[in-house]
Amino acid sequence: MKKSGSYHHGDLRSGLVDAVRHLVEENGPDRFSVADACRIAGVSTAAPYRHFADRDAMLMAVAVEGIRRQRATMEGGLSGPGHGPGSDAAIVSIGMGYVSFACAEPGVFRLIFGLTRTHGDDPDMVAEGMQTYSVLLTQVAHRLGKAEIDADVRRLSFPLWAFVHGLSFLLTDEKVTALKLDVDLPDMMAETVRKLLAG
Amino acid sequence: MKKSGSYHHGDLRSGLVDAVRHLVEENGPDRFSVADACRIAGVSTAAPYRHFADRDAMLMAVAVEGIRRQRATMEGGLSGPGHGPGSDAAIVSIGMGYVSFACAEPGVFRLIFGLTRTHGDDPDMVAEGMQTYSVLLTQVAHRLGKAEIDADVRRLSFPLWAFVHGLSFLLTDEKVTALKLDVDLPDMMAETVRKLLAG
DNA sequence: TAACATATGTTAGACATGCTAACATTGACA
DNA sequence: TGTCAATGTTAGCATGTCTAACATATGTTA
Repeated sequence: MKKSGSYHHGDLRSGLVDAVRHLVEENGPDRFSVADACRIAGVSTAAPYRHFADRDAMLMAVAVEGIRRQRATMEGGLSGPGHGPGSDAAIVSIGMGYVSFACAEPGVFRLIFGLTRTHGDDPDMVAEGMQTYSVLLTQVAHRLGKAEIDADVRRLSFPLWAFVHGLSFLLTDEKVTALKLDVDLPDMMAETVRKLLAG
Repeated sequence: MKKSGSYHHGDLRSGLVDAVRHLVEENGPDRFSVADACRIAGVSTAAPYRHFADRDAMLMAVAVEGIRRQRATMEGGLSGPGHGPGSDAAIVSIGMGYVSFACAEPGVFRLIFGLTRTHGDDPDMVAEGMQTYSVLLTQVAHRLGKAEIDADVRRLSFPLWAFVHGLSFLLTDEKVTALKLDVDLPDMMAETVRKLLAG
């Protein structure tokens, strides 16, 4: 990896990605500066431009890598016992994974979903988003006994996504947590998913 | 208001707030620069600091004013016919107001809820957030026949908030709208609220 | 192994931005 | 009318993004 004292870094790209992720978590996705990342990685402020087009590209790299990690977290609970395809437990565990990621890495979560620009026109980002949503869509399709993801599947899935998405923002929002809402997360998740899947 | 050609602006503070709101909507809450706002308002880049402590304070002013406008939008539908206190229709209309505001002013919505910093420690912001949430809490209390907002009211309300909150983000997220999810918003809102309020 | 090409780093600098200090202008009021 | 507080301006510092020109390492080929 890092070759101390040598002119070349060894693996600056991934060193920078680590630094950016750390900074985004530390200071928030706004407030990120390339110069900070350079200080952490121990290189000059011009070095990143050999690996990234610009500041936005650095953030985008962390966002894409983050959305993949979120998907992994969501899929992580699917293998447990009692989590048959399309079961309540399976769908609840996907939701818990989604929210857990947001709570574990609120900075990265907000980098992915909180800001406005830069993402909509990036095909990688759109594709990753779709693939993550598909984890839920697939389970809901199973539940409905459908071989394909059709309009019924989508109609049932979208409110579930909206719910866990909003929950993730609320639980990681300083001015909301300041209200001391004290929710029992697993309970509320299970209850809400059950209601939304009903009828 | 503006006294053209004169040394003093007349009402620079509100002129700047307008400029900031416009820019936040145009470029997103990140990407906002004080210098841009000054160009729009037609003053030097030092002028704002007579009215705001710093850049964050300018954004905060727009955020606070925005959250009030969102609350007004939520309350706007409550007076309609068939919207008795605690009725499904009343609660649906609150939700529609919440989401409508986000769709009408996505930049401001993300300024309020999308970024990380600056809000949690501001008592104004926390108070405004609570007051907005109370619009929902009050209706739900009516529905449950409770005189006070107790744990039951909160348990039922929070998932509703999470749902409309997440919905607002998804509907204003470029990489999500790129997926062409085509949802019938009023239908889905009514259906989901009905499910979440059920037994 | 020597010579070259490519990848990857550095320094210097152009330009934008946030913010402060010192100064200028205006309006309000004694 | 003279003074003061409010509110604007210009000048300038510190920092940040990004580019251009140069330096060094790495790998390939004769």
